[in-house]
Amino acid sequence: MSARREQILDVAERVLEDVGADRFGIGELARALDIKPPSLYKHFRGLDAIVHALISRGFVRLGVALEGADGLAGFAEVYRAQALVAPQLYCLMTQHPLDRSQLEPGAEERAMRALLDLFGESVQDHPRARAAWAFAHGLVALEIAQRFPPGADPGPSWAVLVSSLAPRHASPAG
Amino acid sequence: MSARREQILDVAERVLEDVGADRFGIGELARALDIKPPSLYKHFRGLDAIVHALISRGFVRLGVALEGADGLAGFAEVYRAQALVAPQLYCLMTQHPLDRSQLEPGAEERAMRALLDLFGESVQDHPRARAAWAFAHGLVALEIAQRFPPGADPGPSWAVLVSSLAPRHASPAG
DNA sequence: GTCTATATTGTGATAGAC
DNA sequence: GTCTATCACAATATAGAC
Repeated sequence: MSARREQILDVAERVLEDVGADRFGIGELARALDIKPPSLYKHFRGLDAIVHALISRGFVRLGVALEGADGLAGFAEVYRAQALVAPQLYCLMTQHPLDRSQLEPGAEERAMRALLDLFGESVQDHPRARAAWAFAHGLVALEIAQRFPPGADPGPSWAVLVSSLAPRHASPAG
Repeated sequence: MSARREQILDVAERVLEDVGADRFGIGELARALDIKPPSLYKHFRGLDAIVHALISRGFVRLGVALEGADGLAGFAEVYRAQALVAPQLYCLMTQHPLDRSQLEPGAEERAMRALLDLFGESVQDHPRARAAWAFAHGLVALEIAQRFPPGADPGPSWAVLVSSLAPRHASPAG
């Protein structure tokens, strides 16, 4: 990937957070880069390609961050922090069905792998990992969508996640 | 509210589910109603008004359903069922910050009240109710966005919600 | 790698006749 | 309550010069 492409994606992510997902587009991005819209097509096939490049970067970044998390409390803290660093990108990553053919190969897998590793991947099915993921996702999603009262601290609800999902008896991993 | 308005909203909800939130618009709705786009402006001020009328109906419907729910398992079952009856509407209701000035007065409150009632509203703050809501929201949101493997049954993850959030000692309500 | 010029399409919305 | 006609934009994208 060329340096210019990376540079464009850096600006694109900032623009995405500034204007929101529905106003994000070729025009807004070109303006922020101080170039004309057609110039972008020399670097990306189109808007979809730019969006999916952003999503891919988001998954890799999340995966790397989760790889450094320790335990359930660490997972909660890292997941929330990562989501809130770039909430609009997080929404792009999670709100719609993914067109995986346009993603960087392995990007989504890296995040999912890190997630499953935190909860023990040896089981055939992953209901507990999925539940923890959904719990965390719900908390950030509602926070980003501003569904908790203006002054309310989401901290206690995250504490509920940690305490309620903590293993109560040492349960065999496999 | 006129009968025609209700009729239009019924069709609008069906169209919304058929074409998705981003393709839903005045044109699509008019086509489904077999009238011309300008005719819609005799019934609603514009697209925003239609969307917010749909959201208001969704909140009332969810509130009514939750009022009939019993216990944590009932909450889980009713919440999921309601969300999946109209997933696109559910996304509209939850994904973006709400412009409450355009909602039917009391609509959102009815759903929130029913939710809090299920978890005991007497406490000053509501971290447990919020946590349960977020958990359920995360599960449906990921299911709607197709983030669980194609054949995977979300049921076990819902069971994790019910069992993990169930009060373990009879905890005083206040 | 950037530009100008243009094509194409789509959108919500208004005025005013019937 | 519906129509025709029209507006006002805004969007992605392409061709081809520099």
